[in-house]
Amino acid sequence: MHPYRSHNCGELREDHAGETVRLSGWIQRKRDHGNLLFVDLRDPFGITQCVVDTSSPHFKAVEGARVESVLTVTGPVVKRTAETVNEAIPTGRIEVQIAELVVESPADVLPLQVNSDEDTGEDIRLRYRYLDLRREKVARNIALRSDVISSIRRRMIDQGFREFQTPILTASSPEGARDYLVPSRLHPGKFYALPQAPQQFKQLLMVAGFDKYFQIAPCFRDEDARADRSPGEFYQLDFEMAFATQDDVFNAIEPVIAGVFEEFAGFNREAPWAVTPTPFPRIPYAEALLKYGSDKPDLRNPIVIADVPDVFAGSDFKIFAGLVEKGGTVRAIPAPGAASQPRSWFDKMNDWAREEGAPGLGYIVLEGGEGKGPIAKFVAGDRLEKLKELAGLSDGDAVFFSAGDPGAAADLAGKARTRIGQDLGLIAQGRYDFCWIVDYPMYEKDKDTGKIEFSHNPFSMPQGEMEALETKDPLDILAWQYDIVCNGVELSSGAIRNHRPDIMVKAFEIAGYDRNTVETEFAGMFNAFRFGAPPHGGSAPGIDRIVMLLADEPNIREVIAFPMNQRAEDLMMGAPAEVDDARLKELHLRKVLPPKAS
RNA sequence: GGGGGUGUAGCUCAGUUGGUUAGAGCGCCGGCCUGUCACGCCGGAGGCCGCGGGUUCGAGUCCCGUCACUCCCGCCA
Repeated sequence: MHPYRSHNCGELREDHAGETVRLSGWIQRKRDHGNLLFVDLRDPFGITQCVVDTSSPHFKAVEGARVESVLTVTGPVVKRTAETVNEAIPTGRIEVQIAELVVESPADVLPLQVNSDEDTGEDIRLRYRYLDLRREKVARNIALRSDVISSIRRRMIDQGFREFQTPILTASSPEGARDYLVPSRLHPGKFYALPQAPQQFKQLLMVAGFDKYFQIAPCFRDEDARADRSPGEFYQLDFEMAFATQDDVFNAIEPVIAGVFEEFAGFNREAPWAVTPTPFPRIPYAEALLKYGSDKPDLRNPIVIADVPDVFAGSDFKIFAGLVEKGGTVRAIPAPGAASQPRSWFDKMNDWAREEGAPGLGYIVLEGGEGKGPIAKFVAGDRLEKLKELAGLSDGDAVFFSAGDPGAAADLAGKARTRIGQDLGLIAQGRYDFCWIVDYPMYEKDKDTGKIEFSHNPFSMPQGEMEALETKDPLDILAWQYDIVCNGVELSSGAIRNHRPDIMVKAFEIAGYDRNTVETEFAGMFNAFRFGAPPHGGSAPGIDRIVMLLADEPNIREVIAFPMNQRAEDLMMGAPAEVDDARLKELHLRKVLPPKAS
């Protein structure tokens, strides 16, 4: 017989009765009756009850083993009597009588309880992650992650993509986030950087002639954490396609994303989950800002914002009328059915808006065919009719207003839309609502300096290419750039790339960089494009976020096996750590400055 | 870098307007128990109330500072 197991802890049934089996696993729980002792033995496949009494020479050893000790037990499978069957577990009709026992590894007193769903402090969970990972919920999430990645690989390969590896030790990129730097031993004073994304390499693979690339790519960025953003490192489904239009990219990746969500939606849940059918809706960036107040709209929220400056232009509501006259606008955020809310609810919304830094959030309640509320008297007759039409309001609804310059008005309106949707319970459950946000502006004006700069990715192809750059107002130029958004979560950003050196120089010139900057800072790619580059494009959906959505977890640490804490420390391994002077010297580095001095 | 929340037993938490010996559940140790499955019953150990300072006759509780964890803003092409 195998030294550790003939079966796993989840597979024994009544038909096995009479067989002698060997199981190995962890003690999930013990029930000690003094002269009779039950052990629930757990492995990743299930739990089997093992039993021993004082007639056995192993009784004392089992009694002395604490929960989470690892045992190998050997003995006959015995049918349980009718009264002692446990229908709650698949192995509940049998038990294993312990005839032989090996305590493979005794467990000390635990710093956290494995057999309980009880919340435990984040630092303890991370310090003892290997114990935390034994708990059912996290274990399921990590297994899901593995399954999702396998599924993605299979689907990408089926779509004709090939997986490639790109360097981890590479060069610093002057754009974007802070780099992690690695000192070079052979080159004093020089540093490698860890890639923020394999962006340049994948484009170079296109130049090299590989038609469709993908990689489950580790990416490194030295930026602060958020609940949905792990510090330091994360994974992307990085992919790129040659001779591809934006539609080609969408058509290639939509079935992969939709397929993965259809395959794993409903994980851990009873109710079926709906996934947006392909093709996903495509919403221009400008329209998203207007209707949802955000470029990552949660489409489960039915509220649609309306632009209603004319309702207030020239009205007696001087604050809004004045703003509109000065080029500002007013956005109406419908609150369906909110007329029945008490006055205090509207006051609460107003307080919330003040906390967000807005002067307030005006509102009108529609009741009995007329408008009510503090500012209703300014919006009567034709103005009210116009408002109802534009914002799609009917009796019993309320409507809030966000006023100011278009950017600020849209931003507050978007936050109010989310807040109202949540407060009124309007966010649909059990759905993954996908959309593409397309037609991003190529440039934007810096709020403080007024300078023209790249609004997102400087390497995307402007729509209209060279002609647009030469003839249009930079702020009117759109880029072939797109994001996938699901339930208000940005999953990826991508673009059709700018593969033409002349257009690249011109694009950077508009943002205030001279030719020399482009040639030296992006030398690898710029040079490559001089030798025959195919038009190409791609995207890079975030793996961690996909798994987060599928596992319905609000925190990204719940879907990463060994995550760092918020301050980018690995409490289990003790990273980052100081190194001794000898190792610094080898790297041509002197002792670090004390924190105060730097 | 800034703001909010939290910090009491190994773990999760309670602790009244400041009041005498700081509690509970789980876990741990000991005892009893041969059909439990969150087994039950009895007993016990275990606390710098994050740390430092202050107010007070008296501080887990109030004030100031500081540290840790966490959420958010900045940041994340």
